Amino acid sequence: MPPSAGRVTIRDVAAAAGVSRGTVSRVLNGEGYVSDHAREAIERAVRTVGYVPNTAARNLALNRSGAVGLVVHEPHELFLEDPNIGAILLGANEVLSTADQQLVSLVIDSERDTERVVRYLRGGFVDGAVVVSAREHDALLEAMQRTTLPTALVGRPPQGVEMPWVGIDNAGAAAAVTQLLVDRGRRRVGIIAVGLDRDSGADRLAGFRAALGPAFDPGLVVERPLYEYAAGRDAMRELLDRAPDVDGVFATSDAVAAGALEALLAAGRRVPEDVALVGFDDSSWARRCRPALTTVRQPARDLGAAAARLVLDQLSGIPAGPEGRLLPTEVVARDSA
Amino acid sequence: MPPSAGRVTIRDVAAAAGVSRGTVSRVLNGEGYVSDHAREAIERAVRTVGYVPNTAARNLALNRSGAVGLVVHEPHELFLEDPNIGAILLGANEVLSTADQQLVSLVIDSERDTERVVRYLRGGFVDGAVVVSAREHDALLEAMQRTTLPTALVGRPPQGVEMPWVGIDNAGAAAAVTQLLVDRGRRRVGIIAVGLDRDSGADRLAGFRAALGPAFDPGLVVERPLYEYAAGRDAMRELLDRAPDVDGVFATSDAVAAGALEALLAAGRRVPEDVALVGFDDSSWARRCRPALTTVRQPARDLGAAAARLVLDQLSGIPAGPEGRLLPTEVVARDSA
DNA sequence: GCTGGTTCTGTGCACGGTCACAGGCGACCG
DNA sequence: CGGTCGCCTGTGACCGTGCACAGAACCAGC
Repeated sequence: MPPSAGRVTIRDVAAAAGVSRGTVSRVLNGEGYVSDHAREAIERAVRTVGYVPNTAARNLALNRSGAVGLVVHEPHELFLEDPNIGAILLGANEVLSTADQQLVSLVIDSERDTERVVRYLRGGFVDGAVVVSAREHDALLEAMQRTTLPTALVGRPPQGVEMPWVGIDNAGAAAAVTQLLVDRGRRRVGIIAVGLDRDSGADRLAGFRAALGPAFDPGLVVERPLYEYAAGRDAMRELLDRAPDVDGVFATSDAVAAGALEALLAAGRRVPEDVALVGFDDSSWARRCRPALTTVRQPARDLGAAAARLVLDQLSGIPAGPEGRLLPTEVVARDSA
Repeated sequence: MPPSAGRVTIRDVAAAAGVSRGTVSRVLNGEGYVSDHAREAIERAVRTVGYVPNTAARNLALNRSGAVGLVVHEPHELFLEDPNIGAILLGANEVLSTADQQLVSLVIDSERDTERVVRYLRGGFVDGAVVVSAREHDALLEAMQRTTLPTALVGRPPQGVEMPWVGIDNAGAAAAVTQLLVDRGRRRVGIIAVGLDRDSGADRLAGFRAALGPAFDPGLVVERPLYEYAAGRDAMRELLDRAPDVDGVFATSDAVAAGALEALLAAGRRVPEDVALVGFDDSSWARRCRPALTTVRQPARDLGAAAARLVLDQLSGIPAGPEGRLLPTEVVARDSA
């Protein structure tokens, strides 16, 4: 019984103002015919008795909640490090805020979390949901698909899942930044590919491969599950072992690129003279590194905003098709390539 | 009407199982006497009709919500950069998760947000709240104080606000790390003090001052509102201008210290030989810098967990006094001092 | 004064659950 | 065989709100 024991209800307001519940309800929702006299009395009564509407009851009556969930499916470490997620959250918050919808963000950190989050989402707590960083065979998405809850994804959904989404052209952006390495005259170009269990990781590898064409060498591909600094460092060491003549590297996230940079410098390679290095994300890592990283900027904030709009559209009856929308990316040329 | 139009209710389950609502309710809540026959029929019916409990209705009847809010009051840029907030969130999520409570995090980014968040918190959506990074004269806290909602703060509350809280001994930790500079033989020790509008910032400055005692020189204090990389860089330039003979610097956050480091190196100072530098937080900045930063580790994750426990205690009827609890910090000696 | 329209207000029901209470039913006992 | 007790089940009230409907009050027109 968290709210105060004797909760103030619309009845108390009605009694204090000397009117009926219905009239109070009309005033609170600003509709229908209400006399000025009654309106003023009610507004005064609301203040004096300290009335706060009970949203649970309101939800029940209206069958809505006034809230939209943002589900982040990401292990601890990455949630902390990944700047994109924060930006997505803020972009979504901005849009929902103007629609007077409350953003509630839910972190999935284990299987038990998934189940509880699904229960939460389907339990009438939210009117819609934005799902970030879903991956292949995602239990959450499978559960969401069996719901009519208006949902939007950030990132391309896995095969077989049909939901509205916004994302970036990961393959195209990866190809563009790979092409930059080629244009700089690099002939032995490797990749540190991370997060292959989701669309972004897989697409970046595909774009890299497409850009190199026949010059693509599977021996220069190093895979890692997580996009972390340490993973980048270790992967770069492995790549140098395997192919000491490597002269260009695409690390598919800035944190990974920063780790790779450390390994390169430690191995006595000059960057970009001996090895040109590019990252992805344009996070604070990129500006912080010495040399500063050439990378790809993705409009994370806009992605969050667009996804939120997709949800709001569905709420106002505009159906959203399963076709996705791609936001533009931009290659940011700095010093590392 | 986000959930599907013809929502499956407990009545449908009762009809399908050939029993009454009351019996279904008893089975779902696992209490009272129910025959095995009825239980099995109901469990089967739940699956076949696809029943999901409506939490809004449940809340209304029980006057609870099964959720706890985490309110983060932080401008955009810092929310993205600050590793502590993410760790607090995860610590809280861990504890609440075991109590089967849903953590919902709410970001306050503008005054309009404050109002909506207060409405949300008081509207029966949550059973309790954890508030992070409140500051002096916080409209949110003032509103929360007039509520009986079980609340816990991360960080010492401002003057006049009485709420249970957990935090760290900012003054003591700042004094310890300042003392380390003194022990290294530094005589002209400056500080880049940020976030003075909240307890952490003000206390760190006070601890610094106390540690130096008579050696404290107000001319070596540079203040900045936000704890950002750029702020640290600019502040360090200012400090070097003002006092070229400075030989030790306490930057009250790692991000600020990293910025200060750039400015020092750019000015041709060797670190730590010419100027010893210490930070605060032990964030990824600290390990990433060259030289790696000497800093203070604060148990952000434990802070989140402890605050969540304070809320859960109150929910189970254990009153929490306004006295705070301090978690230990640790000076991490690396290369910068 | 009756009729009809407009403006305003009160009441009952619905939303989807929980819970207290009443009572049925069988077994056991005196 | 009647009473008591334990197990099980159904029913009605209630949580706090929104909404539809009925009807009251007022005014104007004939």
